[in-house]
Amino acid sequence: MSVGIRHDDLRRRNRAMVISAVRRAGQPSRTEIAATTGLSHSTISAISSDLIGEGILSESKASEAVSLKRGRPQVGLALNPEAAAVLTVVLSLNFLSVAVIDYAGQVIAEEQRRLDTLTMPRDELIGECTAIVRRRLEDPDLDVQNIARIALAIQGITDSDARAMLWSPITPLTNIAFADILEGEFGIPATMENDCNMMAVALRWREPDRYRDDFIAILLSHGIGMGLVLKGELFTGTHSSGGEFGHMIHRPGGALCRCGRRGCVEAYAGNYAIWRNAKQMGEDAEPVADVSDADMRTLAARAREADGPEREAYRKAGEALGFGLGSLFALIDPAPVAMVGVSAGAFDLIEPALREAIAQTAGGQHSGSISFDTEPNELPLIREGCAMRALSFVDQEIFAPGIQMRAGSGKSVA
Amino acid sequence: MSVGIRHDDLRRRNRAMVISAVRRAGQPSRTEIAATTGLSHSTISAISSDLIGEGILSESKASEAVSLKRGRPQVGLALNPEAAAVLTVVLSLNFLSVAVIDYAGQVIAEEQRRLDTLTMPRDELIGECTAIVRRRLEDPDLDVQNIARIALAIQGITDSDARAMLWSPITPLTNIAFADILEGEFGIPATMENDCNMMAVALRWREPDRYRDDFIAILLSHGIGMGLVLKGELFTGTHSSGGEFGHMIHRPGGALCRCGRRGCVEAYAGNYAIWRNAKQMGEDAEPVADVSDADMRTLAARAREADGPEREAYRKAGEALGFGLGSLFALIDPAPVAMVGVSAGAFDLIEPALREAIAQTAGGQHSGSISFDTEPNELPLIREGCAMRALSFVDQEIFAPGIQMRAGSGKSVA
DNA sequence: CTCTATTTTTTCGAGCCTCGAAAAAATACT
DNA sequence: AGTATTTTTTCGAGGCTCGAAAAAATAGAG
Repeated sequence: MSVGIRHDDLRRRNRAMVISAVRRAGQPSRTEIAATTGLSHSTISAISSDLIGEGILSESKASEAVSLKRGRPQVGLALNPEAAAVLTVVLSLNFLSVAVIDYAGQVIAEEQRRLDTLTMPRDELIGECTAIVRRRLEDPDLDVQNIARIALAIQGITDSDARAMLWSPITPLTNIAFADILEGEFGIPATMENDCNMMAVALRWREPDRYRDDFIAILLSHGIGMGLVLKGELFTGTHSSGGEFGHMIHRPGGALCRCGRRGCVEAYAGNYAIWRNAKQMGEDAEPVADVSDADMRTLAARAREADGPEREAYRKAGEALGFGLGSLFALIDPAPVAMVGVSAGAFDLIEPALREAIAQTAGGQHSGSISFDTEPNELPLIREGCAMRALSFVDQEIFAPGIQMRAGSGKSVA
Repeated sequence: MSVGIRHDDLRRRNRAMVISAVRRAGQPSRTEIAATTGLSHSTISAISSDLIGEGILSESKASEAVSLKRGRPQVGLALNPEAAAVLTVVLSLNFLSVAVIDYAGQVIAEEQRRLDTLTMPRDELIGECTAIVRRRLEDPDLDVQNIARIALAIQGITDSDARAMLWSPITPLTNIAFADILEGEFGIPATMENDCNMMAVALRWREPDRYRDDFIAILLSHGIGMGLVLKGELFTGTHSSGGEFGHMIHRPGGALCRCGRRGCVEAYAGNYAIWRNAKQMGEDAEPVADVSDADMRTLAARAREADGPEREAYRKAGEALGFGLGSLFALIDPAPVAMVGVSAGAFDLIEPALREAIAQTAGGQHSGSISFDTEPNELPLIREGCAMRALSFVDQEIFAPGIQMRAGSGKSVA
């Protein structure tokens, strides 16, 4: 802790700054980079010259858009797609998908596969994962031998070191150190990420204006998950991967949750809970294992048609989400929310009760100004988040082969 | 954002590192500082020589504890008490207290005063504050003309810039920009802090082993407040000063809270709520304005004596706190908790129900291992926290007169 | 009392890094 | 073709940290 700054760290960090500026801006000129980083032109010139020499950046000759200004035209710097590549693995319920992404962020190969995650034994599940990765790595059509990083995302709880899955709803298995397994198998550094966290990462890259420093991504799926960005950084718990929004308590002693406890938000707002309420099975009914997306859409359609138990089920979901968000907002103050997943497609049914509930909470003071976006399909987001996360790791590994310190914040609270 | 590191920032930061190492360690030798900061001996020698020359540090000639080792003895570096001083102001219900603290952290003057905050008009409240500060500043017994910073703490919500009180239970007044007022009056930089945050800051200095990177300070007083430290940094909300733990929703539509809403944790666990339940006044009864500490202690005594409504009231408080903590732990994972304030003295009555409740939540998985400390007196903690906060500001202002950047973290989520 | 071993602290030159100013490069306008 | 303008590179200056060596300060041994 509290480590000083060495002289050589300086260059490393400023290199990082330049790379990240290029990744963010697309094709910034040296002048633009100097402006955003606050470093001098000479420094940017020196660093980018190094980076180009090392094949990390390249000058984009694309002299399109004939310069309107006079003077020497700016020459854009771009990430060299061939500098490296990363591999993403997304493991979700009964579905496994991998993609290879080049250093500039383009997908250059992918493969998807259905499998029965709920019943699969440990060896087989791990085997499927390593096999699909191996097929991509050994694909003769692709000569990307330089996969620099693997990011694997899974629904459920991962440890705070991003090494292992601790628990997941997609399998009864627990404690699988996927990151270590993949690293051991392929000798490529790997991380194990939480799916909702990756959604949040992706949203930030997709819409940096809307999702900048503070926002919330909530997965409305069979379970309820959350990815939380606070002060520009992904918020993860102290031990595990992060905010188990779905297991905040909505009603003490209330409806039976998939986790075995009672009254969690998820026990009212998860697909199985909506299903259970819509079918009027009672709050003590054992959660069903899975409800297909199609079934959920049918349910939503019926709820829109008539004021029956289906509509009431969505109302209850909205209420639980609203009070949950209200409590969350009491802690972190209101922030933009993105609702993701199949039930986000039914957000019209959820929103009224949600807003009504949130207005009754401390966090709901500005209830009207809280905005919700919806995105029914979580998979592309998760994969995109994984890709960006892996690429950012590469950005840092390439420029900073040494120890990366937590930005010498050092200063203690006070 | 994403600002690069300049060459001269380097020295500034390493100076900061040295100062903070000295503040933390007490009287470390140059060698010890070199070890903890990771900088070379030469660098530490140069920096500390500068700091001594500027009167910020001083060599502690205190050759006490005759060195047992041979070789040149280490010479301890200490903060020079006369380098600066800070002033703390703590404004709580019907009570105003100020203290002057030297650069080494010793209280060198103080003054306290009772006043009727609940009915006082705006001008008068502000006037009392400025007057008491002025008396300390003009005290002829004290020749500390170099007050470098004022930190003012208040119960309630402050803005995220630490400039103004937005709302407080101790007065019906709102939006008082205390920091600006004091700065304008005395020309000394000032900040407006939340009391519970200061408690957390103080706990971290008092018991760094127990309260290090992640912990929670909860104020059990008339209202329920929280100071939260995550990953070594004080957690504050995006807009306001921070976690309104007391206004997380315990029971939707439940007991009437002082804030006007229903079902907040505070509506079950605040002094007025315990009082209301103990007197069996019903959950809709308007919260009383204040319950004296003595009354609360009497209540607790009665609850210990017999199993009546008083005991039940504490049980309900424990339950609300337990479920609230459970939801909080779902978000941030379990962490050590310090219970502060008069009702922390009745924690024996609260704890059983609290633990029972927390065990029913997702965060309570390791319910047994969560530890609670109690500290019945919040005032000294708040003042201490203010002092440390102000001193830390001075540490930074003295060494880094320029722009202080948020430790060039720059790197975006991903 | 002197000498030696040991530990801390300072000194000094080397190597980097960033910066500002000036030069070079590349284009639009006249 | 020449000038104005903007971007990028070059170059020397000034700072900072580091490692090695020197200096300082003490305990223990004889």
